[in-house]
Amino acid sequence: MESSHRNLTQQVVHELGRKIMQGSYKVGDSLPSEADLCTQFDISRTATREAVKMLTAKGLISSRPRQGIKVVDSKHWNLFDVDVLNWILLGKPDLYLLRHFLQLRLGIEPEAAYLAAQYAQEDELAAIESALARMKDATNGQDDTHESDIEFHQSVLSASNNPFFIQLKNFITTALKVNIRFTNRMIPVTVAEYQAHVDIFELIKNKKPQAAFDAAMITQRATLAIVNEQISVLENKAL
Amino acid sequence: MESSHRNLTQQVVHELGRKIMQGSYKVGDSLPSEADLCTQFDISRTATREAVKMLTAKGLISSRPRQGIKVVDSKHWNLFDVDVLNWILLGKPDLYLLRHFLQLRLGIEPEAAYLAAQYAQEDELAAIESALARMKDATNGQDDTHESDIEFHQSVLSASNNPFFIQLKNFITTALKVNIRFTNRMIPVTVAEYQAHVDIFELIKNKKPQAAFDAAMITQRATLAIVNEQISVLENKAL
DNA sequence: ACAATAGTATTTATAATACAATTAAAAAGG
DNA sequence: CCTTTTTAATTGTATTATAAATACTATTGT
Repeated sequence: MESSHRNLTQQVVHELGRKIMQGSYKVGDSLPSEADLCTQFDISRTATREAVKMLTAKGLISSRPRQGIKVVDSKHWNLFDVDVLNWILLGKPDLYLLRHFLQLRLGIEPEAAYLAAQYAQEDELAAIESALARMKDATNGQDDTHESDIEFHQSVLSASNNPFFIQLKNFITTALKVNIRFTNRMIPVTVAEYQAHVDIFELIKNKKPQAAFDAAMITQRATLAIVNEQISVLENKAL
Repeated sequence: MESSHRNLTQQVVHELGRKIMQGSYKVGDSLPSEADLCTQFDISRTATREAVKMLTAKGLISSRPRQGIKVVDSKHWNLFDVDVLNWILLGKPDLYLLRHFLQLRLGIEPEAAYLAAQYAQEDELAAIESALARMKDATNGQDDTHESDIEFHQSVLSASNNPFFIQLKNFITTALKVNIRFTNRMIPVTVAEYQAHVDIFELIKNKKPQAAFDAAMITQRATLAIVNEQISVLENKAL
């Protein structure tokens, strides 16, 4: 158990949040009442209620007298909350979820590259370059394959100098982790992948927004096309 | 006071959340201790603590023994939370914030149009068309000018059939409301604006993803260019 | 039989109090 | 001066009591 170092409320938030995002409690379902949660977790009402309030704040549940605690419609879920994203990851992401992640990455990342090319400071460029160096090492098996990839994408978002894009680092990180689940996690970063990232960096560094946008867009449309293909194959098999 | 119909915890959440997002409490600042908040709001510790937990869940504050309650770095704020967005709106949005909103809209909305062209169902197309009808009435002064505009953009996001884009309806809505602050809110929707929306709808309906993407992108890059121009003027004046 | 009303029971909302755990800062010791 | 210990401030947790909200039930009048 790694949960013991967190306080009671946080443990319950994590446990219930995980179950909701995994579908153990479905939309519209009632969770156990406060009293039942107290006995199930063997904690006081104080801790229970605070956990319920935190999950309410993240848009997962509602809690009203006589009605009890219910999972609300998924359109209310704060899907960009770092905890919610981690709970999604703890579930069993399928190809459709991967597609949803890629579709939004396609919206965010090319534009982030565009903005980075316009607004990146020296230190932000250096951060991207440092991630690239780690990626190069990874092609030789000298560094973690996927961590450096995540670092690259995060540093581009940071370089956008836009707080909304920066907040989406959580989202992109989770998206990449889901992606890793569907590729073989042992496969090292290929030289071609590395080169694609270098190209985007060079365009950002040389302040070519539209070209950086296009480069990022082309790479990601290709990735999405592969996933769409895989889904097609899967759906045709099912017939 | 419209706060009286909400429960105590929610009132405190709203009050403190508003103050944090407006900058009354700055990053790194300490909020009053639990005990002080109890006396200030004249409520019990229960209500106070639950409010603190909700704000913690939204990433605005941290709360630790002896250290007290502090506003955490803005990179942790859940900027896509509907409450947080409303608190931003209650602040005094400036041109830079408007630019940040527009920059992300530029990432999201063209891609949403692309997806809508791929995946929209009949009823979702009908919803977009209904919003367009309201916009047309608005050009004649027969319907609310900006509500119908918001409805159009929301219905395109819904038609993307991607839960992440759908969750971003809150963000887009707030972005549009900020935009309205900077245009004259009395100006009706122009025929040209209406026509641009119709064009996008037609491309979605006729399943032309790339064309819908391009149309949305061109419109929004133009809007962003105007804001960039306004900021330039402002910054040159300041010299 | 039906509708309006009133009553009841369930569940969350709020309050008050007590004690435990954490930890920053002060005090003590070398 | 540095290290250790103590202290005190603050949040964490538990318990109990009462209030408020509301879904459900029973009653009443027509």
